Amino acid sequence: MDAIKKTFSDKELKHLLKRGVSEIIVEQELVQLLRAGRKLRLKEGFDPSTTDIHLGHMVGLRKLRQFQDIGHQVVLIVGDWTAQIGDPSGASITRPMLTAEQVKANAETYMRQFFKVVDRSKTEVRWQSEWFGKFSLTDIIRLTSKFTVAQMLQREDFNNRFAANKPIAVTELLYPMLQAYDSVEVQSDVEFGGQDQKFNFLVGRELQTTVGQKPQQCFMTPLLVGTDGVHKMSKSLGNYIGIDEPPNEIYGKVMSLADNMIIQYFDLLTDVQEEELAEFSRELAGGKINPMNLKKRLACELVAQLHSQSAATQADEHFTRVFQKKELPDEAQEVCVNTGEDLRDTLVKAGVVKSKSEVNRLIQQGAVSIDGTKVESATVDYKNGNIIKIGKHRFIKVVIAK
RNA sequence: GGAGGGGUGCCGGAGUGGUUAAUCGGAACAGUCUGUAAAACUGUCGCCCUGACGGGCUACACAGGUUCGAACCCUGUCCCCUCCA
Repeated sequence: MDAIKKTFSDKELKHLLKRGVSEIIVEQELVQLLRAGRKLRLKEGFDPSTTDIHLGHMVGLRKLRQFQDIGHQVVLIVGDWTAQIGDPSGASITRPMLTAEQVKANAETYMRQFFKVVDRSKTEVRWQSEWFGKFSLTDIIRLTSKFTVAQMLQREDFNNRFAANKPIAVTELLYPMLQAYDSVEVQSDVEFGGQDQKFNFLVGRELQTTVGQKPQQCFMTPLLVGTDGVHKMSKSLGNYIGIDEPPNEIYGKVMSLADNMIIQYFDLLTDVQEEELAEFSRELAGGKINPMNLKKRLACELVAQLHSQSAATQADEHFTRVFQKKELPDEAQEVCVNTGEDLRDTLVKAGVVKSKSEVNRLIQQGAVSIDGTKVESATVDYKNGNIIKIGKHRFIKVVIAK
């Protein structure tokens, strides 16, 4: 058993409870719990209807990790029942029922990514079906009888929809109650999640109180703005950086962030110290530093966290070489060609371009080159080892078929 | 049970018989510029043939119909939404 840290300096507490945190209910109680030195059960749930974890989720996962590092226990809930209802914040209310196999596969994919940040050895994984699988109508009536419609309508999302005459499925009302019941079942001390989870967390507190448990603390992290710089990061908006993406991809996406988002990302996703962050802000504001350099630093930090230090170094070199010096990358996807083959066929076959029409357009736009020479037509003379470049960052290496 | 509104390209959303492959916005892609795969500016953005000009094909929920001609009119089917009870 690892020792549980129970004494904290002001600075440590501030780092743990302020940095990357939007709200804690009740903060003072949480501080007391931490100082008590008991191993806390930190609950985090997810729906296996989605599989992709992105940087937006990482904000919270990093907090979980920090708590683990001082000795606490994460309880990961696989929401195999709530997944069938659909999170009420989603636009669509009807979701296809997932098969048991799909749920299992999704959960595994999710967890593989989850444990890139969170310590697996200090995590207990629980499936909702362990308890909801046995639920009877009696249990459901007992659970739902503890709440009123008015209570449920306090939730902003429900309230808005109700006021706007938009539909609210009855099953959606069930969602917060089921999530709350999870807290009872696993005896959660603190529930972690995004700020949008506030209502559900509070329902958990209430239910725990009514059954005689000590109510959980609610630990909420801010929503990260996506790569578009406007909306919250989400898969459906396509403005995300996935936790599972390859190093060069993560690095590149960070480089394409708008400059004014740099500080926020450092703040929420890295361990760069407050003092240094403040200096970054000053330098940026005063035009003393090229934002590009800060972004490179950020990109390295993130790749190192999600892959490794060496992957970060490589991605950094790759970026410098390919985008700044416009040289060729050291590795490229290979494609087998027959001599005299039409360039359009090659690229479509390689899967880098969707259609021949698109290749035509790219050629017209001067986007395609072979070994540095711009291609004017689709008729080319391949040599083994030719590097075809499409746009700025797609490269194909030619291998002549025998 | 009754009344009404709607289903258009990756997304949002125009268009209500003929120059509509379909206005516009976003996304995406490309080019220019740049110390950034930032910003800004310009262009492209169904598929296929063509170096290009140009041509062909397929598309506006689905299935039929009217018409010289339909995303637009009619009929049926499926789906979504709102109001009244």
